[in-house]
Amino acid sequence: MIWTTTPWTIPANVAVAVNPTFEYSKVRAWKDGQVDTLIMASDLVEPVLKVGRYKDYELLGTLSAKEMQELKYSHPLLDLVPGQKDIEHGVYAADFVTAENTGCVHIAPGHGLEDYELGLDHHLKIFCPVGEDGHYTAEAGEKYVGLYVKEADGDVIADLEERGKLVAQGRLAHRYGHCWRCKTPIIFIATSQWFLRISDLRDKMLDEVSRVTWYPEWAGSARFSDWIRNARDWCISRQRYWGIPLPIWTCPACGKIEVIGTAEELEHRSGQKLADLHRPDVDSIVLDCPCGEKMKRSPDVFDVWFDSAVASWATLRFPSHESEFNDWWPADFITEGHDQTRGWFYSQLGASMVSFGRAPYKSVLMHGFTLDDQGRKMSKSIGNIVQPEEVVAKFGADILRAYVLGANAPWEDLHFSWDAVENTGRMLNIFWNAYRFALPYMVLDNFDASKADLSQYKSSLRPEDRWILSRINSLTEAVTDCMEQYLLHRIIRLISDFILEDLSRWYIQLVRPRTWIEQDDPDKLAAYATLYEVLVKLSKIMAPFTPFLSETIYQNLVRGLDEKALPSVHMCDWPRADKDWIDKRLEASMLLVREVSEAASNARQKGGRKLRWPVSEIVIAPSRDMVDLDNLDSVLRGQTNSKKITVLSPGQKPKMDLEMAPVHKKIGPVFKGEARAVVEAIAAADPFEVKRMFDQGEISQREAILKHGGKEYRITPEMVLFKELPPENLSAAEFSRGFVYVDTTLTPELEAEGYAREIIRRIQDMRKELDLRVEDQIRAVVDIESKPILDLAAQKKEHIASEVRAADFQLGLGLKLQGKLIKDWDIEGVCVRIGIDKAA
RNA sequence: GGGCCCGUAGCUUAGCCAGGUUGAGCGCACGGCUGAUAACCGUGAGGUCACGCGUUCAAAUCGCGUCGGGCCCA
Repeated sequence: MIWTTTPWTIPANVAVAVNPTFEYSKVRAWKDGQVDTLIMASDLVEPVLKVGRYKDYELLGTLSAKEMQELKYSHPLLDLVPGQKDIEHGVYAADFVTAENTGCVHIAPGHGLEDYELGLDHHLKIFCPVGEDGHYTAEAGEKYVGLYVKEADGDVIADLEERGKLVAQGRLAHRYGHCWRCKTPIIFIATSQWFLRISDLRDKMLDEVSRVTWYPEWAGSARFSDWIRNARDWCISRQRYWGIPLPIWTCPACGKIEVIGTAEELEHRSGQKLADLHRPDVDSIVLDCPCGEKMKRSPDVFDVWFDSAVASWATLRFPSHESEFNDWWPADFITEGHDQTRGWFYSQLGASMVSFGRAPYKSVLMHGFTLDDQGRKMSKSIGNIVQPEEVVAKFGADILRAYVLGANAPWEDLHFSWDAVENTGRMLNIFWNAYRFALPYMVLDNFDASKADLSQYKSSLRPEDRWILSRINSLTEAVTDCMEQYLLHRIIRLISDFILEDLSRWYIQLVRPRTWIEQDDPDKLAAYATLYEVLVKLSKIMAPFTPFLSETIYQNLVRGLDEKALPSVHMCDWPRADKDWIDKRLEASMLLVREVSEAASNARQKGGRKLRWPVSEIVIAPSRDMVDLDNLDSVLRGQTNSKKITVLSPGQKPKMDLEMAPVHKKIGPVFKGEARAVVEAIAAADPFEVKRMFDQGEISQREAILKHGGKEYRITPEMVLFKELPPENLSAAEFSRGFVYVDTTLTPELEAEGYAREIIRRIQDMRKELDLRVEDQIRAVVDIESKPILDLAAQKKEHIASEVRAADFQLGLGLKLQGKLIKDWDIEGVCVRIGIDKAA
């Protein structure tokens, strides 16, 4: 008993396969007055008979797989298929037979690879009564000839039933190959084809694969090697019209085969001039066979994979040109998607092994696919396709490129996310702003090539300048390292971290005040030169990832200053890390300063003191290790807006407030009726004084004497609980090495500065609103309705006027406001009215 | 059915090769800064590292199995 999902192949059945390890049973079974004798795998008797709707059965005996192989049978449609008459039908062992269905598999070597190979092993007839058009041939008999096979299933089933050979039929869903283009089902038929005997090269190919560097490693060692181990001979012929014609001529009389190597050879051999080597011209060329007959070309064309297989040397014009081949082949690097394991990676290797006995590439990066944000394949029917052009139109090519390279490891599938693209855009926009930041100042100061040379400012560099120069060179080193390992995603992250953390959020904030210095001060020029050096190096590092952005910056910063510079950033050498600038200790110190600065912001927030208001002191209290600010004190003072930084020794703390609470459980039993009074005495006492008394006594008799309500009480240490609290003026926050305390005590001087900054900030905002240029002078009137606040602000009048570039500046109470723009502001609950105008 | 890869916060992900406190961005809530301004910063909430079993003093990480997704093969 056999089972199949393709009844149309039954006319081509020549054998049955059984598993050599199974036991088979012969049974007699009954249904509706019908009695059948059936053979199937013993383990499957019950389910099979149930499907066949048999009511009952008896076991007639068992057969081993070996005994099964001695059986012969006659074809169920013998009377309909004349081609079957000469075939002897037998049973054969095959490992691929599983304990499913009946455990006996229908074998048609003309309609499937496994069946074909079994047929070859046992010298079975490769019977294929189906033509290339998918219709039965005359060999299938008068009943079937001309029928399209996929429409013949019903006829075959009916014919089996008519002859009492059908046990059961039904419908089930299963996977079946279809043409990806026209969607018609694939018909398997045995045909004559041309093959490259690649299977002989398997071991040598595996050797070569292990010599290639794969990214990731498993792409070669696991996936590709596994594919090669199972590689079959390569069928290189296709029955198509378009394509490269096979240059094979055969003689129908004597069977001689001739393969032509070049167009010249073919012209010489055929005696014809050839205009076109493609079909149909080439089909008409016949060659003289030594046997006297005419040789004809095999009508096939090459498998297109054969074209791509020779790409590595075809692009070098080998074999007609040898020198380029000798210089460049094999390729250093190729990259393709993971579907190309069986495609390009393989076809190139195969062709190259046959031609040169070695792999045509030294390294291969196998990349992933772009899927939708849920990890599903993009497809028209789901409607989740994102076109690259759409991303380019919305965000630009650089953003798309940087996103794709940075989103995940190259060999992993990318889950496309619009949000993530936007985020990449935001990062690059910050870089763009960082680049643009210094430009107006540089233009104002006539920055030119003579000022761009960093070496002349070495003595004027501040610690923060040395720090960012160290960072950009460390970055260059790290990026180069990742580049060599093809870890492209890490590079984007390194660059992104540098742009956001080091350049934008830190260095530019530090350098800002220096750009406002009016004269050609070395301090300012050193900052420009540093920034210039960083931006130029960064544009070179980023060139492979953001080619357009990098080029724009290069053209302006480099070519703009020096016409003799290389015409494009993409022609520059890859930047080398300048190790002399790298100072890891300074980098670590700056990291610490940033941590302290963040902790200080945190503490300010808790203490309700915003950054515009200066504080008198910040205290760093490390818990274990010494903290060394490494000459970065001024940076820290500036960024935390504090007057003084104090670093304590490890373990030391600022002076704390002490809180003392009574322990009733200990006081009660000792003082009994007086306990209440003792608790009051404790509440009234000074905790520092009590602690001092305890600390003075011997360990065995430590006590404190409290005077309260005209009485004295002697209490012992266990009767109170001390708790250290930062005093009200100190606000604390934790950082990695301990605590940072911010002293939020206000003094008139600090308040004056705070109000001054509040006023400056608002005038700057109004300048912006009037769209004034940085260098424009203004006239300003500031009316403050509170006398005490006015007095504070008045102390800083000159400072305010210079910061906002006011040529004419009035500050007072009850002033008449004038100017193009007048606004009312609320500063800490006080109404401040400001009027400004561009100075004449 | 087989081989290989992937699964970590609502979303996108780092860490996994070489075991030692899961780290970021987006979004959300609150606060702050600002002559880079159609930006930016801080704080907070948010995690059974798909699930199960094992190895180990210790597992997101190593091993086995299950489930879900991707590629290839049958």
